[in-house]
Amino acid sequence: MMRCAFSFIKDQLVSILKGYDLSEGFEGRITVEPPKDLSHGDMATNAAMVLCKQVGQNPRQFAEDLKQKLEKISGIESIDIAGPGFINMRLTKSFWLDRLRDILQAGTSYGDSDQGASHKVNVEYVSANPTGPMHVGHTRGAVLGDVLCNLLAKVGYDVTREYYINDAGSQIDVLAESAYLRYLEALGEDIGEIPSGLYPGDYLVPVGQKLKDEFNISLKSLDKASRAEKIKPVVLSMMMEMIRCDLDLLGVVHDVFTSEQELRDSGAVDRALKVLEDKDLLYIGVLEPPKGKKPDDWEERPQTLFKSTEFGDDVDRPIKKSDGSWTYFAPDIAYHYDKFARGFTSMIDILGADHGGYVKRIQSATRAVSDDKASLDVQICQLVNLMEGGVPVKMSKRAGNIVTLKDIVEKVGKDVVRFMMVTRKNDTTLDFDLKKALEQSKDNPIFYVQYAHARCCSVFQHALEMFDSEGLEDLALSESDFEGLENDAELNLLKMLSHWPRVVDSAASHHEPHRLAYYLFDVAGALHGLWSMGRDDANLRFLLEDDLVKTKARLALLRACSIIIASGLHVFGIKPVEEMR
RNA sequence: GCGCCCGUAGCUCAGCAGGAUAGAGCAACUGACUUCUAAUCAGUAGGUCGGGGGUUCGAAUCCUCCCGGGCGCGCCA
Repeated sequence: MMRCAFSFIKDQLVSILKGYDLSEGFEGRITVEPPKDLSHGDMATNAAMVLCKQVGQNPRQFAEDLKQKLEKISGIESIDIAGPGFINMRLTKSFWLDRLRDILQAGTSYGDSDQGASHKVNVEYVSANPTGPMHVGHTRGAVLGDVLCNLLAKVGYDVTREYYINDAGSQIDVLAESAYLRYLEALGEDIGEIPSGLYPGDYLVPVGQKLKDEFNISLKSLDKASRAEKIKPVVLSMMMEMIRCDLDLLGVVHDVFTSEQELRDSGAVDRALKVLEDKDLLYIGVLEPPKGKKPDDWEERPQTLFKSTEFGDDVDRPIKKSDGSWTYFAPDIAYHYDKFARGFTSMIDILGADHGGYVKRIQSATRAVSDDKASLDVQICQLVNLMEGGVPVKMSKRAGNIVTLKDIVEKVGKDVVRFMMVTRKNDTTLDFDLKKALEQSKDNPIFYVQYAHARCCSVFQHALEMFDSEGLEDLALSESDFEGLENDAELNLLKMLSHWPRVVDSAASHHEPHRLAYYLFDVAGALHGLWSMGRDDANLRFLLEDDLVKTKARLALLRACSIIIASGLHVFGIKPVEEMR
């Protein structure tokens, strides 16, 4: 595994600092990072400002002291002390050229790290109710979850991708009843308009047909409850099949599907609640009505509550309805308990915007049920506003003109959908413009990035006329002479590329894959800029007929650039394109 | 009423665990196509980081109050 340039220098700095009398854990407080302004140098550290008090010096004094020692490190060319006590380091050219070698040797595994140290982490995402096809709203969570998993795997976590099937509860009764109508329809009856409250979508038509094939007319003689028992397994398996197809279109995969009904049937819910009861965290109580929005039919009713307030929640939360049956929260507790029992102490849930109010209670329950050993991070995906050329696409569930995941993927393609869905922080709403997503311009980030990759590949096609193909292999290139890289644009691109491990690291530890998207956009910009310099000055082109050594150095840089872009797109689950014509 | 999230250029948004003169893209304006793909590039212009207070060497970032928007708040999941 390649050392990140920044952590390499930081390690050197830390070992120098160990010669001072500093308090435990000082490493975590100091940073070595690229300065905002390139003219300040390659790397800056705040160490002198942060730690000067401990050594009883003023920051500039301490910085001066550290400077003397840092200057002896090979790879550091010069050091300036600036502002309140920043230590700005400029690294030698050969230090950076070595990074180019690293990238070529590591290939797309450049940026991999052992941050996760093979710890198990469980990521639950999508978890759309099995009552219909997936729509736009689900897509964002699906992509975020999938990409986050890729990212965590890249930094060394042992990732399990999980889907929770909400196949119990009243929405499934409604589903069964809706399917029953379609069954009657399949038998030739006129069912008229689907009554409100039932699922109107025609995706249930094949389910009606299947029920007819399986049961003939026998369902008609059963009462509502017993026919529902017959219908549910059929409709649920067909719905899950449909969802799996939708996910497949997006290229989203899961390792484990957990059924809520099975948790209920297996006694897992009872066992989880027993754990809470033994800790004295359950009681019978009466909830206050929500202020300012008191339901008309509100009346006080005692129900079983979980003391989530002991874990920082605002009110205690019901786990049983007033009739004694479980709320959805109860099996959810069981589910997270089950994850803990399977050895997961790190869990991530990706939920939709309407679950915002749910975060504290499920985190509380996870802590309670695991004796505070497991932690749960919840990422809430805000809404996606679907647009077409700047105009919102009108959707109405009732009218049945919901835009489905399938519609979108068929329209713009899976790779485009995937990239667009993670170009924003998940906790802000996202405008997804179908027209813009297909545009071939800088306004469309995925196009811009892909185009940069294609350009790199294009030069290599031409290079085959100058070199034999073995000489252009990554390992062969990595052994070339890179001294010919000398202008600022080239070296700046190289420096930017060697930031990649930092970017991956920070995106992974913050669970924020969108950072990668912005970084890739920047890399693409740097590449396009470098490219265009060759138009004004033929000596700045990548391929120079009369200087094969320099050409090879430039090809190496170009190759590194395409490696980084490919590596980033790989995390997004997107195939880099090699040609655009 | 309470909780969570958001508020940064005309528009859409970045801003990494507080760091230096707050950055991109679009739109606007100026310039560059006999090319390794101009599907692009270079440049100009545009901001009291919603507002007030606080914490400190230093705040868009942390705390607090207020304003504006979104989501949610027992028998839907």
